[in-house]
Amino acid sequence: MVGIKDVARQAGVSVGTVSNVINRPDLVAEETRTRVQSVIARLGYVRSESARQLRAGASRIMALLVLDMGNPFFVAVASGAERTARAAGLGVMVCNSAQSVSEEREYLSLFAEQRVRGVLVTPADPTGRSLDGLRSQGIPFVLVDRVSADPSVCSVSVDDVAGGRLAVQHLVAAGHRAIVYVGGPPEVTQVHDRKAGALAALAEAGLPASALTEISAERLDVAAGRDAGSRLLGLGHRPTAVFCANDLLALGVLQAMFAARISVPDEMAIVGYDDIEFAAAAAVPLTSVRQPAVAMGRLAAEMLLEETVGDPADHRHRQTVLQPELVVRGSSLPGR
Amino acid sequence: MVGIKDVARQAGVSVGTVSNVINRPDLVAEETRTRVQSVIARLGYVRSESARQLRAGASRIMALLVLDMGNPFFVAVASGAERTARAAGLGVMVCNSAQSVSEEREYLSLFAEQRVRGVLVTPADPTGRSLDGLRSQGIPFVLVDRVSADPSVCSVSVDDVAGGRLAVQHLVAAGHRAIVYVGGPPEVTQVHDRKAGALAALAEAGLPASALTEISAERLDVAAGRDAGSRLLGLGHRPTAVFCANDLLALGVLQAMFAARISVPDEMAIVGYDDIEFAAAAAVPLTSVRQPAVAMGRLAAEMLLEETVGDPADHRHRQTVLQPELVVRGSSLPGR
DNA sequence: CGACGGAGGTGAAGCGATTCATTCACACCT
DNA sequence: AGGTGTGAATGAATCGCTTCACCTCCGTCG
Repeated sequence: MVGIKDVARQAGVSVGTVSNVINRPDLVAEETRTRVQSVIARLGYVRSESARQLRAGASRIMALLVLDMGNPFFVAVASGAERTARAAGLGVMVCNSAQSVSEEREYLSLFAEQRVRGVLVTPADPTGRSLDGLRSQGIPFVLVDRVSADPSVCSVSVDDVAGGRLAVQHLVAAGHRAIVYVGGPPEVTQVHDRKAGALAALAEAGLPASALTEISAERLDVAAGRDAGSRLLGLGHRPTAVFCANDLLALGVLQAMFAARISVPDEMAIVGYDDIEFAAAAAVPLTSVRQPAVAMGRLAAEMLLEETVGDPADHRHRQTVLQPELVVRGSSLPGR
Repeated sequence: MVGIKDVARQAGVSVGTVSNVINRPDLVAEETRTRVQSVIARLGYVRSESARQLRAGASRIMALLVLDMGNPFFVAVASGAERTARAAGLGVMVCNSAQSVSEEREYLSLFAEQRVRGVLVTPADPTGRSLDGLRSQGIPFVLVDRVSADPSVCSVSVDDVAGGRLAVQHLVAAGHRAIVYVGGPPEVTQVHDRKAGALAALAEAGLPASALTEISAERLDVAAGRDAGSRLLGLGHRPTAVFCANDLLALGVLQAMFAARISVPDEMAIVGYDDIEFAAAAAVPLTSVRQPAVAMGRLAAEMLLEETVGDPADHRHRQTVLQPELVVRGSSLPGR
């Protein structure tokens, strides 16, 4: 494997000069520079990041740890973060905790060993204890799609209460009075907040909280949604509308309705959450609460870059909360 | 930042001993070992991968470069590869070339600088020239979902000709005689091979090649499929069946049919390719050619591990070709 | 009693880059 | 002529770890 010394020898200069050619080319005389560069090309020299990093103390990689790569929402977050990081010259390592606290721990300690420049993370561990390792190593991190109680922790999230409210306001305005909320594991903040928003919307409309029934799905994926859909049909008093904690669940519910030959939206309106690409692509296009996923990834990465690249002194920790937006489509528009 | 020397000092041993405690604990006396371990815990020491790696010469990371993270097919490949690599103690860096040759180049040179242990890649560059960098650095790689003409290049792929044949055999058996193939950019091997399979099926059934019309989509995503769907409806002689080069296109076509109030499958049968999760979840569940995506990721990672971890001498380069499988669902089953 | 061996530890050499104080050559000024 | 300033290049120190040759005890055996 060819190293900087080989290049120096071949070019008849010192290693310091080769390093300068690579990192501060303006310090090197034109003639020497081109000579060295041609030797680099000829030998196919590739500098070793590990050596560089050892001296520098920190790597040029930003880590992104998401809850579920099977959810296109997180894929969108990742793409926003990635574009931003790469524009700043950092590589991105995308990892998937699959909602498992132990996977999360493993990844975070891997990141610490790698001395990554910073971490974007949607924590699986509700206690937030997993992040202590990063803290004690002095590795900056930004929470994505989650707010911390601690004001010294940066975060970018979307107002889930507002989102839940938007969804149910829409259903109430369309005349629905018996609505089901398909939620998930209650320790997931999002699931909780979206329901709170739904209840708030009912209250504001002067409707009783009993107008909303909750069905809790095992996980937040399509299969669980299908299951919730059939449970929903078994309810004594069949509702006329469903609001789902995410689009994967909503797609599952939609499929269950189709299997039971229940017309959507005429007999059952459905509203999802996230507005993933497949929501619009469903054969009954799904009304959904759009989260600015790409923007969230971008903002989080920008925040991290600010803390990590710029002068840490002039970085103010902050919590950014974005607003969701209702996208109305066929699944909640009767009479079309 | 606390280093191995701090630990050594605090524990009253030499750095060599601390290193042994971490890497070969059986060489250290019980008492010393526990003492060192407790100091490590107390100081919150985290070893530096870059230093370790600098000595070792290679990192403990496997890279995976896919064509499109927005396609759940690749997400599945990634999850298979990841599980395998992590079981072997390697971290995985998943990156997305987004079909761009220049992005691909950038990532590959990033990998080379990182001295990653190996690379799994679905190349975007049809010339295969992008991989020369890895070759000259001696970084092993395995092609995923692609076969190389060069027998010294490992690969894991699925027989796309067989897949195309399965799809069209199925449609022909159901009586379809006017079939549209929705393909994509012709330089994509998969698109080409699947069509070749389709034509082979027609020939075997004694039907003329003219029974298959091709519509070429700009890209391989849902929006392009929607577009292809409406173009399809504008054809003079309307076909009775569509075979799409992937499920994203098929979902788009399905949506176009729905918008035009054309019944699927009665007026138009649809067959997709990949069998992504959203295929089964579509309101008209999609018949699709299933690719063993997770297995492909797993096999590719195993192949790479064999070359990279074991003795390279007893590694035989090989090309594994898996067989696809037809999954019949509602979108091609009339009379239900 | 001295040689031997094994267990437990030590400490210095290196991995491949970056960086910085230093040296060198040369032109310019007084 | 001597001093000075400048642009260019040098080479040694350093980052944090692993590894390996070597050292020290101490019990055992011939």
